[in-house]
Amino acid sequence: MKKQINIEKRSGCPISCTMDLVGDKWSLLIIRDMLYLGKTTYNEFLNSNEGISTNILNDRLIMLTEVGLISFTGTAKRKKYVLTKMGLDLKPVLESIALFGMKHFISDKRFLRDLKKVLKL
Amino acid sequence: MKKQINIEKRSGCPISCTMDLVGDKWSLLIIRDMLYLGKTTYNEFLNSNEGISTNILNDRLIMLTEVGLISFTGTAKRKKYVLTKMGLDLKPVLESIALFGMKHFISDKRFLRDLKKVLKL
DNA sequence: CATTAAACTTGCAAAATGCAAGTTTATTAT
DNA sequence: ATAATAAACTTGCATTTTGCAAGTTTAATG
Repeated sequence: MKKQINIEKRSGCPISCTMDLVGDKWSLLIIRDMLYLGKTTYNEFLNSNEGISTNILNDRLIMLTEVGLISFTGTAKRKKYVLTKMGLDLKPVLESIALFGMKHFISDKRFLRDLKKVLKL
Repeated sequence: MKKQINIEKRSGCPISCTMDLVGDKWSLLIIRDMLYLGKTTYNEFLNSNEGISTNILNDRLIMLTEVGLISFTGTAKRKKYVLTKMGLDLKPVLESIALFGMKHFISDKRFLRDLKKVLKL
């Protein structure tokens, strides 16, 4: 049975449209893992610190593929996911979010410096 | 009866922490309305194109206030909401999201140009 | 051919959301 | 001063989404 993925736009606002795609608690974290941590496989995503559950991860990978933010190569059971051009365009979004988070949630200066290297900021 | 607002962090990642605050379908739209459309009151937020419902709007206004992204002045039934310094720091996030959305969802060039003026981009 | 493990799938309880209706308090009109 | 209006919530309930635990399927490995 196919999953019914509903990606209805609430309005024509570009911010609203973008949030309709990635405005949930998990999508941008998967994209973060691809962009900054070089992750490509289901199990790598599954083992993030935040602990996404298997069904949600599966749903998100399907949805992100359907909307064109990611794509995959490899056969059924050895899928490798990569960001599409459109997905890569989210990099400035992730970056600004990371900067906001670093300013307001990270107090440890040394950790912050190391983090900037990882995030290439 | 007080609302119990749970703002638990899933990890120490600055992106994850930020998404724990505004990683839902409505929060950033409220902040967009304050930032770009000059809205300040409950009813102004309620009348957005996206059609937020009253209970969700109320929850979000409480939550955003509790986490320090917005604050309000005026008495009980004439509240005026404004962004805090922390809330204003979300401007680059909204801007990058808007740019992404304009690139991928808006085809009308004329509309796009007008939009950039409104968003001051 | 059997074992292992990666990549899903399913079922069910808990939480978040959407919708319709009601309540309370402040402003405006009479 | 009183009544009418409207802004700012609040409540109840059906629907949807999420989280967790377990099971299934298919590809690689021995």
